[in-house]
Amino acid sequence: MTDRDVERPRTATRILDVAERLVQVRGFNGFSYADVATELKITRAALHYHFASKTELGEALIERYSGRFGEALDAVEVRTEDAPMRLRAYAGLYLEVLRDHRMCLCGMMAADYETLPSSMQAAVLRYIRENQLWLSRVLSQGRELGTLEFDGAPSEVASMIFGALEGAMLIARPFGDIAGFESSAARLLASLSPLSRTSARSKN
Amino acid sequence: MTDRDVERPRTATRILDVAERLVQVRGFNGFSYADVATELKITRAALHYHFASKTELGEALIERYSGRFGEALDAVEVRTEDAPMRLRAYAGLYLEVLRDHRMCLCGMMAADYETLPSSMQAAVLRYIRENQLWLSRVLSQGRELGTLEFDGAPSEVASMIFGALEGAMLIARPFGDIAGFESSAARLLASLSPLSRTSARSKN
DNA sequence: GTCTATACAGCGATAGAC
DNA sequence: GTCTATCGCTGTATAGAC
Repeated sequence: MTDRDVERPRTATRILDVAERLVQVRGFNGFSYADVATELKITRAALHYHFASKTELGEALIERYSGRFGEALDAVEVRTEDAPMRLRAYAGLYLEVLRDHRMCLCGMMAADYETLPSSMQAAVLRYIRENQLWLSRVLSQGRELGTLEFDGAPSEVASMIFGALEGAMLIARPFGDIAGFESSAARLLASLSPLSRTSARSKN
Repeated sequence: MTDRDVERPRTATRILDVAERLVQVRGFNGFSYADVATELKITRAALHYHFASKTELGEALIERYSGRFGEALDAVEVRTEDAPMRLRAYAGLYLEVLRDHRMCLCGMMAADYETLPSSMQAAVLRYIRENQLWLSRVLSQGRELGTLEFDGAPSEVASMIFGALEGAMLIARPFGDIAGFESSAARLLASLSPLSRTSARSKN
C-alpha cells in the first residue's frame, strides 16, 4: 500500500518507522543511531548496514514520508467531494499526527533546516512545495465552483494555510492541546467559506 | 534598555548574543559550546564560567528573549493607536527576526521541546502563553471598539494568530521567502478586519 | 575572568568475524 | 544481516594555574 514499489527488507522498514517517530518527536539532531538500535534491539553496526549514514537515513525518511503524504492526498480527493471537505480532510491528516504526539516530519526538519545536508534540505523544500501545490489546486477549484471565497492568488492562500497548520501543530504539541489545534484549523478554514462573510455578527 | 535590571558581565551578554542567534538558526541541539567559544575567541572553559551548563545557558536565553519581547510589546502599545495597527506591528516583530534569517527563539525551542530539560520547557510554555495573552487583550479591545471583527473567544483567535505566524516563519525561512511571510501575515490579519467581509468579491 | 589540560560519555562510522 | 570491537571525533563539564 504505502511504499508499494520500494523493495525494502523488513528491518529497514522497522528502522524507518522508529527513526521517523524519533525525528517527529525530537528532531533530526535530537536522536542517534543508538536510540534507534536500542529500541529495535539490534546494534548500531546493523543499522549502518541498512543506512550507511545518517544522511542516507534522513533522505529515506523524507522520501517515504512525502510518498505517503502524497498517497494520503490522493485518497482525500477520492473520498471527498468538494473543496471545503478536502481542506477539512487535509487538516485532519495533521490532527492524526498531532494526536500521536508528533510534529509533521518536514515541519520538524524545516526547523532543523540549517543543520541538514543539502540533499535533505532540497527534499524538505520539495515536500513543502508539493503540499502548497495540492492546496493551490483545491483552492482554485473551490473558488471556481463557488464553494470557497478568497482574494488573491490561490498559491498565496495555500502558503498561508500550510504555514498556519504547521505552526498550529508546533505550538499545540508542547501543551498537548489537541482542541487548540482543532480550533485554529477550523477557524482558518472558516475564513475561506463563502458564508463566513455574513455570519459573524454575534458580539460588538 | 533591554536587560535593564540584570547585572551581567559584558562577556556574558556577548555569549547570550551569539548563542541566541545559533539557537534561532540551528536549534538548541544544533549548536555547541565550541561554536560559541570559537566565535567569541575564548575557550569553552571560559564559557562554563559564565554559564555552568548548557541548561543554564538555555534558561538565560529564554528569560532574556521573553523579557525583550515583553518590552517590544509594551513599545508597540505606546506607539500604536488601535488594534489593527498593533497586530500589524506584532507581525512586524516577527518579520524583523525572519529578515535576520532566524526563527523565533521559542518557536525553535517548541520544535526541540521534547529534548529540553524541564526548566526550559516550562519557560517556553510561559513565553507562548504571554504572547497569546497579549494578543487576546489586543483582540478583545479591538472587538469592543469595532476595529476588529471575529467570532468566538479572543484567546482562540490569539492562539490561531500566534501559531500561524510561527508557522509562516518556519516555512518561509528555508526559502528565504520574506514576501511569502508578509503575504501570509497580511492575509491573516485581514480576516479580522470589519471590512473584510464585504470586500472580497473579485473573482468567482 | 580566562586559560590549559583533561575527564568521560556519546556520537557517526568502519573492519572483519560469523 | 547481524555481531563485536574499535576508531576518531565531538560533546559537555571540571580542576586548577594564572
